[in-house]
Parts: sequence; structure tokens; C-alpha cells
Amino acid sequence: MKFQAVKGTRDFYPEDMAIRNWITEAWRRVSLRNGFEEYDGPILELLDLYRAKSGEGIVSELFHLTDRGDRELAIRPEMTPTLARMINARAGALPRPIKWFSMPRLCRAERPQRGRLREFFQWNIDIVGLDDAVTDAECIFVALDFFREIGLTPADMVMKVNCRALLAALLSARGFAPPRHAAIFAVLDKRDKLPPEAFAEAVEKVCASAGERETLISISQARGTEGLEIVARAAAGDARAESSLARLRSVLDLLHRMEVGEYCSFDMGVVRGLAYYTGTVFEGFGRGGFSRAICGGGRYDQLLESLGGPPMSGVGFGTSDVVIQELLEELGRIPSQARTTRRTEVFLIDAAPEMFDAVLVLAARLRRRGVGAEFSYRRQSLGKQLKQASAAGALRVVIVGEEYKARGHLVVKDMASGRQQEIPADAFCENPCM
RNA sequence: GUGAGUGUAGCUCAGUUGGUUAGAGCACGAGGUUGUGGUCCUCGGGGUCGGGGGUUCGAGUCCCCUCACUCACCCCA
Repeated sequence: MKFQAVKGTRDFYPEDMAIRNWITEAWRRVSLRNGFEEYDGPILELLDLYRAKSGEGIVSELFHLTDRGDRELAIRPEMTPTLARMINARAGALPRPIKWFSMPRLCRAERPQRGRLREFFQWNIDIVGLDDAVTDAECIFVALDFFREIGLTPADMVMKVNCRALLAALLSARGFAPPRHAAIFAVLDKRDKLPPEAFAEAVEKVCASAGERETLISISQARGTEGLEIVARAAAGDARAESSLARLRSVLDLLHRMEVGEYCSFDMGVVRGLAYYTGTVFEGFGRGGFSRAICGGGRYDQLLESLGGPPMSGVGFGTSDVVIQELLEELGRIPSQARTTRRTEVFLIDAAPEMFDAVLVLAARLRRRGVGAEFSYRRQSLGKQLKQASAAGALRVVIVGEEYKARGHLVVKDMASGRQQEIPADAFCENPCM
């Protein structure tokens, strides 16, 4: 019987683990320098927690089980309900705004596809308890701070920004009653995700007349600076539309001031499929060949409350390790040092078996100082040991031989240049970096 | 969950209308005589051809089922 990894899951061999760590370490580094604190929750939650948010239909999309006490449990498919639960439990005690991040392992019972597996890691950032353009901008900034950190420029990606409240106000002013908005949002969000004919067909379905269709098509086309001006003219005179537009402009302006404006672009085609977004929404896309969404988020006003949490507005975003890695592989941007976790700074070699004791002592002394030190487990020729040092990617090799026996000196060889010099053992252990 | 495509060594792939013990390159391991690695040379391990069943004298090759992956839907909390 030959076993294989469960459908939609991945084995992380050392070279895969190295890349995963490289990505998740960047997530943590960026989160912390932007002032966010890390949290986590259990991988199992009550199934009802997800039913409460998404209805009974969600059950078929997640992994669930019944424990021996007949409790219905689910492996978490997302982090937001856990976040809401945790914030609610201490709502009165947490200083606001709450700036938390997490990088949970999530599972969803979906059919695996490229960029979409059944098990993955998701980076979540949330700012809860303050509804202000600054927090919207800050949230988008953190995402861009990460993308810039891993070497992506505005030529590689774009962050499309929109505001659902603005769209809702424009729709209401043109006779689209609020109950119809959810369906219209879902259609508009597909503007760039469907072929033009299919999109036109979808628009047709939510419209009652040719006039409505014209209106929706023209609204959905707005993008970039010109698009913003067109929207501004459309919003003129409507108080709600004007204030939402001012908020959107403010967010974009803040992003420019924070020097990530080059990445950002207004786009009415970004609405987000999820029902709970109420204000600012944004989605990152790769440019060129890799045009899929690479991150997304937005402001949610009632989400926490609907999950039994406090009535607090929040803004957040998420992205997964799967899509990030695929984007970077596609662009060839994963640096070679990110592909290995080996950190052999010094490889110790005995020139004769009787020097092996000295090798052990020196390795232990170096390791205690925090230096990555290795040696061969087999007593073999100097050439073989050098070969092993080379394969281990060692930066320097230390040969313990005649010089050590006679004078207490080590031969230190720099593997890149091939140059070597004799150094007293004590001096080398004091300062192994040379 | 629906539809289509793919599946030969760890990886990338050969494999003649079905015909003897299934191959290559890379990777991996061992050597190239004992104080100098990456290159090079030699040798080697590794595949029940995704799995199961069927047709046939004979199946990696044809048929059926199944599993996994890829793509398009559904969904994307």
C-alpha cells in the first residue's frame, strides 16, 4: 500500500519549507514594523460559528466532524469568526484601535485548483474599532509594504481601490433600490473576471431596462484618475455619494503621501464578492501574465456584530501563501537564499582521524557562540570532507591538522575565493567572521 | 458538486501498427590510493509504467472503473 498526501494538501520538503518560511517571515516582519500584534486561535471551532456567518450552505465547503460528546466541530476555513469571537470576549478591555495580525493554517473542502488548495496559510491584518480613512489607508499600506518587501514594484502589481458606499449611493440615486445592490455588486465585481460577452449577459440579468443596463455599464467602466472625475460629476449633488467620494479620495491621497501611490489605482470594477464589505474595498492584482487577484480586503461595519461580537467597524485584508508563491515563481523573484534553510557558516575538517576530537570541541565552541558549524560524521579523506563542505554550502572550511597539533593554528579556507590562511584557534573562535 | 484534459525513476521526458530482462539527461550514492571542494571520468541504487479489473498467446501501448493533478464552471466565508 502506497500512501500519498491528502488531496489538495502539500508536503513541505526542506526546500519548500524554506520558501514558506521566507514568505511567512516577511509577513510577520512587515506586520510587526507596522505596529500589529500577532494572535492565533484554535484550529477547531464550533461548526455553528460558521453557520452563523454564512448559513447552512457553508457546511459542505468546510471540513467538519463530530466529537465524542456529539459536538459539531469544524476545521477553521477562515480567521474572521475566530477574530470576532476573541475580540468580543475582551471587547471592553482591549485598547482601540485593535491592530492584530495572524497567519493561520486554514482548510476548505473545495476542489483544488491552481492557487487554491484545500490547506493553506493565510495572512490576515485587521484594524478594529476606528472608522477613518487613515485606517483604510494604513491597511492597504501594510499590504503594499509587504509586496515591496518581497521585491515587487508598480510594474509587477497594482492595488485597485474602490468604495462600496460610493457605489451604493450612485446606484440608489439612479433608482436601483438597496435590496438589489448585493446582486449588482456581485455582477460588477466580475467585470474583469468574465469575458466581455459573459459580463454583458450578467449585467443584463440584474437590469430591468436598457436604460439601467447603460447606467450600470457606464458606472462599471470608471477607473483611474479620469474615471474618478467621471464619478465625481455623477456624485455631484448627492450628499451620500459626495461624502463617500471624499472618503475614497482621502484614502488615495494618504496612500500617495505614504509613497505607495504608484501601486494604487481607483477602479469601479473592484467590488469584492463577499457580502459583508460596506466601505473601502481593494484588491491586488499581478500585472502582465499573472493577472489573478493576489490579495483583497476592505471595510466591514456590521461583520463583528453579526458574529455575536461588539458593534465595531473594522478594516482588514488577507492573502495566501499559495498565490504569493505562484506569483513570485512566475516572475522569477524568489531569491536563491530563500530556497534553503542551511546555514553552515563553518565546516570543520580533520586532516587525520586523531584530530577529530579537536573538531568536536571547536564545533561545540562555535555553536555556543551562535555560529553555524558542521563537520563530517565519517572519518574520511580531506578531499571527501571538502566535497561535503561544498555540498553543504559552507562559507568557510576549517582544517584541523598538523598546524593545530604543532602550534594550535587552524587553516581557514574561504570557499568562494579558495584562499586560505593560518589563524590561531583561539583567535578564530573569538572572531570566526574574520 | 459539474465538464474536459493529463498520469512512465525524485525532476524533465523518450518508448515505433500491442512483441523478449522499460530507457536517457539531471538529481542521488560509491570510487578516481590516503593535506584541498565546485568541473571531469567510471560504476551503482532507484520504476509492480498512478492503482484495480478486462481484452489478448502477449498490454507502458487497447477498453472499463478508480485515485491524483491541471484547466473551465460552482464557490470564494
